[in-house]
Amino acid sequence: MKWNIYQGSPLALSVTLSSGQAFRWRKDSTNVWWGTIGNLGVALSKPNEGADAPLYWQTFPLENRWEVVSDYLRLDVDVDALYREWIKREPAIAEATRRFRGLRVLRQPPQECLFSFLCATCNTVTKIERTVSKLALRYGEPIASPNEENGEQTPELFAFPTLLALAEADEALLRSDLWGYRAPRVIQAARSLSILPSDYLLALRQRPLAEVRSALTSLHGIGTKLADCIALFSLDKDEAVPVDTHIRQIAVRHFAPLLSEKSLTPRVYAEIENAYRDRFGDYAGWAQQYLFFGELKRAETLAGCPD
DNA sequence: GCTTAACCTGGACGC
DNA sequence: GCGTCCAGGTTAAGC
Repeated sequence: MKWNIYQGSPLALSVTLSSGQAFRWRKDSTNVWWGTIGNLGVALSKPNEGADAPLYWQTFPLENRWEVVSDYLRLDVDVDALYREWIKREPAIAEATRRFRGLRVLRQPPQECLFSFLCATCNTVTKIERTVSKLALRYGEPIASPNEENGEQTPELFAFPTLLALAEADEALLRSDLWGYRAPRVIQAARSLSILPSDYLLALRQRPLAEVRSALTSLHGIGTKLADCIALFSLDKDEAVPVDTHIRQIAVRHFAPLLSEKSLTPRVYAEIENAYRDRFGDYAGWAQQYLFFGELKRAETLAGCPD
């Protein structure tokens, strides 16, 4: 495989691909990340440490599709400028921006993002990764591997399944693939979406957050939190703040202690997301991702399994 | 408007 | 080896 090299905006590749936004990226023994964007296979690698180190990249079977890769990684966003603004308004985020400089919120294909987060309710990141990968393996089309040179081994990659394939999926098989009680939700959501215009989800990128939320929560199995995840990670809603247990704990610890005793009702959810938006503005969702990933690492350290 | 229980399952943990 | 708890939530019913 012939690598291309990009050197420009800071990018924390491994942090970005393992921060709980996308669930089908895999790193091989040579530190190459393999994944898919739509029907395109993608290989990404940063042999040298550091957000400013060169990025090696290639796509397949169509080669050299940089516009797809850079769009997915949101390399147009000036993260250093964001950090300066955030720290001025909330010093508590300084450590996370230092540790994870170059972490980016991805612009994923909305369909894969939606079904991945449908799996996330009451689940662990490890299990979500396995479950979503099984879904692609069972119902997705294989992507032709790049030409192998020098004994390179490329993993088998699958495009995310079509709505039609998911709408006709077998519930019992999905249950046995770790979807559990979420299995009927996958089929039902696929059926609901398959009768809408084919660009329905993509068109939501042009709509305001409130409208996006309303559209997504009308699907069975998607509540406010999942709708915010899908809006942030695939529909350009950089201001969306998915409030989960981690994000709530961070808010309570740093800037909303009065919310510690309250149940996460819609009103409390709104109070927490507003607390983030007051501090971090139009890119509150990005700031949330830095704090969320820091919290994940903190939990791993407390559990005795650092990095 | 808020609380509660049910929904799958595997891994971690204590015994 | 076994029981218990928990994990990026949603939904529907009951108050």
